Amino acid sequence: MSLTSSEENYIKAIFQLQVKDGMVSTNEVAAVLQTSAASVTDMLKKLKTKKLLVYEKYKGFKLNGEGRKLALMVLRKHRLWETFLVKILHFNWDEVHEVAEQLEHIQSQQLIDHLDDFLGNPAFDPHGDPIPDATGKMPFQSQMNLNKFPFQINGEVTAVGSQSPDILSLLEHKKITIGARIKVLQRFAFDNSFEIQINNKEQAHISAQLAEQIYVKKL
Amino acid sequence: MSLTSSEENYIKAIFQLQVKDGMVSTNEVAAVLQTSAASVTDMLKKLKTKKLLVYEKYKGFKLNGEGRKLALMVLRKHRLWETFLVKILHFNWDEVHEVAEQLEHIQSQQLIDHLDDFLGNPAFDPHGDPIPDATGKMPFQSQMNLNKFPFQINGEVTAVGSQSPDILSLLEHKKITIGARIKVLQRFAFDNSFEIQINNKEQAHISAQLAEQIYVKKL
DNA sequence: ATCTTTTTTTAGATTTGTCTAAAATAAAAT
DNA sequence: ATTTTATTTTAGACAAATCTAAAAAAAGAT
Repeated sequence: MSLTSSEENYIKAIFQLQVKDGMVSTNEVAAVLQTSAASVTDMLKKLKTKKLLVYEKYKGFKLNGEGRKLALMVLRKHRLWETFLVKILHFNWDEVHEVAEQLEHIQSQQLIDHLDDFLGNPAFDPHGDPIPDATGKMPFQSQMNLNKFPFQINGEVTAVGSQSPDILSLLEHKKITIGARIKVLQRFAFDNSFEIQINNKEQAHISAQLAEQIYVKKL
Repeated sequence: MSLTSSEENYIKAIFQLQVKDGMVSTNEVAAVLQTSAASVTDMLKKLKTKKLLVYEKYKGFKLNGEGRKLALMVLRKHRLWETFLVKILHFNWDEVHEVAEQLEHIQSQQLIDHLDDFLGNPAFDPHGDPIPDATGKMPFQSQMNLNKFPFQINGEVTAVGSQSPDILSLLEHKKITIGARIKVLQRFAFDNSFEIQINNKEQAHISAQLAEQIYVKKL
């Protein structure tokens, strides 16, 4: 089964939405892919005839086994390329997304296998997201959202929920990087914002909205 | 000026044809790109409105300065990726073409710059073809493989690819030494073997395998 | 110089992925 | 339960890149 770039983009988006929501809606996908709802419907019909998702008109949809497997392969390619760009070509981690979006559509199993080996079969990408292996298996990570992280416990930043440059530049400004030490000092009930300490030095004030994008694991 | 993948393919093909022929014909391009003459005409109109080539109906065409510059950038990308695939990912040199055809269309100046640096700014790709630098300048190729050496041109043997005693004794037998004068008289398509003349005297028959080990420069 | 063949271009159709506007359906509100 | 609002789908159009078949132009042959 081979996919066009566009099909790969849709499948990846649907996969990431259904991990959270279970069932996915047309508008959600349109929002993620910055396209119209009508275009999404068109693609859904196409993916249904390719037997990659379960879909009934007006009822929502989700990928089936084959669709999920293909989505994981797209995710694998994307994250391996991001790792390559940051680790090998010394891109900053907030510069890689757009390029990886292009590279992930290169069609060559051999290329991905060799790249994976060259990089040392990494389990996580530079944003801390898990990289599926060649069989589609995701490495487990005991990470949780910063909003749910307990007080006064040492944690390590493992991932960032969004790749948007706006968020990444804000995190950089606050010196919050993958691997940084983090401790929640105080929570303000008024707006669910936090005061946190980073790397046992700097303190920073984090809005609930930003905290939602930060994933942490206990140390 | 940004180009679609298709435009890049046409420009690259035209460039490589015009290096040899000067003026290029519709059918030549169609043959190289495995497409119809009608499609080539369509694209020519498009590239003309983009001011990348000189073209008059039924009169042939060739790239102008801007077109050549862009073609060189495509060639640069292609050859850098081939170098990466062979040197870093350990592809065999005959496996890289198809993948490099895809990779060459990735749009990111930064990516190419970083890749170039990572590879150590190579001057030649694994096939021995020159890699244009960031300004479009081609390194002068003083030596080339005997397999690529033109007919009936005087050359001088500059290097031998392998130091294996088997090869060296065969070369000695045929009186092929570093510094020897050489001229390709005939090529046999059946097995890509050659008839050559050495030092304006002896003639010898050279297998493709042996020719691959011999490097020559024009005189 | 005229006829024949080859090359090139045009005309019109097709595919993929997209769009807008309108219609159909579902969800929410009164 | 009916009306209003939101979501989703359909219908029809468009742009890019391609195709085939036919027409136009150039090149080659007699």
